[in-house]
Amino acid sequence: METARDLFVLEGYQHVTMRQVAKSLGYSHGSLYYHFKNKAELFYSLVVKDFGLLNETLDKILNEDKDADVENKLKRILLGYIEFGIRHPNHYRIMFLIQDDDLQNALQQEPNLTYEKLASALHTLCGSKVTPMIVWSLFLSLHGFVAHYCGHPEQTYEDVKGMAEAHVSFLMKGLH
Amino acid sequence: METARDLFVLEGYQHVTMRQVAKSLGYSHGSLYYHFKNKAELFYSLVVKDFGLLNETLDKILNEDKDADVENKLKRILLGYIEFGIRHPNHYRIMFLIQDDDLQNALQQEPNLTYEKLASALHTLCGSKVTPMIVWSLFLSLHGFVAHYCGHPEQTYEDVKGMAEAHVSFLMKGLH
DNA sequence: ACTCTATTTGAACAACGGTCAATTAATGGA
DNA sequence: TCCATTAATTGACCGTTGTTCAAATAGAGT
Repeated sequence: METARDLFVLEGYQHVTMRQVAKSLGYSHGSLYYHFKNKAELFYSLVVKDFGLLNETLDKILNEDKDADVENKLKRILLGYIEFGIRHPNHYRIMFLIQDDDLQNALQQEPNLTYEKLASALHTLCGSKVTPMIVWSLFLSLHGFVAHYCGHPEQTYEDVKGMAEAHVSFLMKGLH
Repeated sequence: METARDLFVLEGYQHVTMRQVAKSLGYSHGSLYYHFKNKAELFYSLVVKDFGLLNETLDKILNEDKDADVENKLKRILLGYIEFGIRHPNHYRIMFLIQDDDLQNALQQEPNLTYEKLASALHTLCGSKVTPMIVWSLFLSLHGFVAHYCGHPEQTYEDVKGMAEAHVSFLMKGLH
């Protein structure tokens, strides 16, 4: 899985072949199918594991500085989501963007869980001031930012950080 | 191209094979390569052509009722973008979502032109009240909505119309 | 009829994901 | 140590894909 991840992070789901992974390991490509049902399941298991980092990040922000400025925390939550997506474009693509039947079957409801995590964070921070509809809009707007820059992975998070902050500021204006 | 479009609208870029298109036409698959450099170029030319509909829609909204309520027009522009994307998910995917080297080469700057169209419409309506950064955020937020529902094409525009209106309302709150 | 170009054909290629019978390695008990 | 059972690996094989290309055919103009 580590070998697969290295290739995957570098080249993306579509470009990495099972034969490549096997060759990097010094194994035959047939052996991979003894451990994983298919290509989708191999990379899916990677992505789910690594998405734990996003959950951790969101939790960390929520739990530190219990009485800190809510606005600031909210901003960091939203920016945290964007940063994770842009720093792991191939992971994000598998989770939310790639259209593939095997992948859809493997993913099941993992994307939903990620959304629920973000939604509950927003609810914790803002209480009932934000309706479910607004949370959904907020998520889709963050998603749009990440989805776009996932298609331009030559731009690092540092490159787009300013834009991300402006985007988040824009979105937060819709919360009042 | 019409034959290709019918298949393409129904099944999407990845699922339509050159052999399928040729068979539907009663031709051999090799002949397609006399007219189009590759698969990407064939479907790209389709999509660019059909995207003209979006431009027309935006122009139509801009030009009718010269003195109508700006807020209302703006709302219809943003909704128009969403509606086009959701009614033509496969077109939208090719233009903005699919990751494919041949496709990227074929697309060149067509996606940019679509964005410019929307941006200039917003600028015409709102003047200098909206900064380029806000226009960009607005676009990315619309994009997020469309991108998400492009992954769930079983939902028609009618199904998500209410959500789209709520999303647009949310975004417009960020303009004041 | 002949020539030149436009078009079509289908075999061939390389690469892919995936399958599977055969083989080899590892394990644990007698 | 031997053996039986399981775990793991192999590589040939399949069907499908996008793409190429020499050869065949069709069409148009002279």
